[in-house]
Amino acid sequence: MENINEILNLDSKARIKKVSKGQILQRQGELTSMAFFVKKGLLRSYSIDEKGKEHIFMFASEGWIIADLESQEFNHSTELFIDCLEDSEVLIFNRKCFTVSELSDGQLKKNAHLMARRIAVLQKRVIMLMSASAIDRYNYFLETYPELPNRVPQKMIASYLGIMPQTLSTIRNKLARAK
Amino acid sequence: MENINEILNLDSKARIKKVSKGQILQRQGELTSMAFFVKKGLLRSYSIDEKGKEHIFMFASEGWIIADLESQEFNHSTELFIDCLEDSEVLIFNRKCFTVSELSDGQLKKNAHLMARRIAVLQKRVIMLMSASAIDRYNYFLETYPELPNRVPQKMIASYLGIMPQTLSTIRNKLARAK
DNA sequence: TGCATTTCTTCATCTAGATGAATGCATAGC
DNA sequence: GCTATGCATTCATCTAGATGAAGAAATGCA
Repeated sequence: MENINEILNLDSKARIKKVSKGQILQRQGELTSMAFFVKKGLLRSYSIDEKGKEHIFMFASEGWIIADLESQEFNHSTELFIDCLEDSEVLIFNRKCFTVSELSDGQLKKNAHLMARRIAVLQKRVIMLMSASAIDRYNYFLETYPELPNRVPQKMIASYLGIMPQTLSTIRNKLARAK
Repeated sequence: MENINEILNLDSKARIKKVSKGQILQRQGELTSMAFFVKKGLLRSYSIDEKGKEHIFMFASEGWIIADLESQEFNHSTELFIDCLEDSEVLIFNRKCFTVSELSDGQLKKNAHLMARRIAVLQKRVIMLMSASAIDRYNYFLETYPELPNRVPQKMIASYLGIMPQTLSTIRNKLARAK
């Protein structure tokens, strides 16, 4: 499923779209079954809580797929916004492509791995959020996504880590002094 | 895959085992590709951090599958312990059953849904951990797993929520007074 | 049944990180 | 090039939840 042509074959309605920085592809509360393959650029998904605070759930750069599987699996409206952090090219397709019976064995297997991988990342993230301090989470983030700090404003990294921008600033200061 | 017979068909080596409370089925650091279907009873998976503190990743009661997909997907050793909270009956099978090519279309599709559901639960959990207070997390836990509080000691619930047992005790006290 | 071990509760501290405000920087739009 | 808006930093304060200790309750085991 990493391959654009495969997706295009499966979903005849799939189309490549240029989206520019700041554009919102999906809003909280919508009913949707769209998934987005990032050909070029950078997207993110995030929720907004009752206090109006943003919480970034994930970033998706080249080669990633981003979608709200949660709402789609349970058929309720989306909890996640998806928007665009850089001018991007995105392949928009129906996420049913993941389960639909037209898929070949090979594709189904590939999907299983993609999903297992997603579960793996989330498992790690849950354990991190439960056990690690802000500074450890930031270090882990740097190791795991070394290119992102250059592409994403710090307040968004903070949001992804579950801390305040001020706290991240202090942490970075501390780390810089440390060496 | 919810069905025991299906699993038995797929993995001829799969076997049902009676395990008693306290027994450890899998240890951190092991290389394994086992998965456990809970026929009766209650299991949990958890990690232990450098400070020796336990963090419960999930509970699995009747009908659930529990395994460390994370390590298996990336072929490194397990981060999770899996042990037994009640005398249980468990079906032990090779987790390759999830991806192996002998699976029928129907089974593959069912698996895709199982995995999507797991992702959904984890997505929710990550958003919770990032945005909700201890008291909100506890309330959500009660709604989502109404039977568990009667079967699981409080210190384990606290561990699952990512808070200290003392904090949970205080929260329960507050909630009891509130009504 | 009785003793030992674990679990739960309560309380008095402590601390990581949140909050809010002030200041200097950068970037974007005109 | 100039102003406006948003971003990053620093600091002073506050607070949710951690930590540790000690007693009460529950559970397990001989």
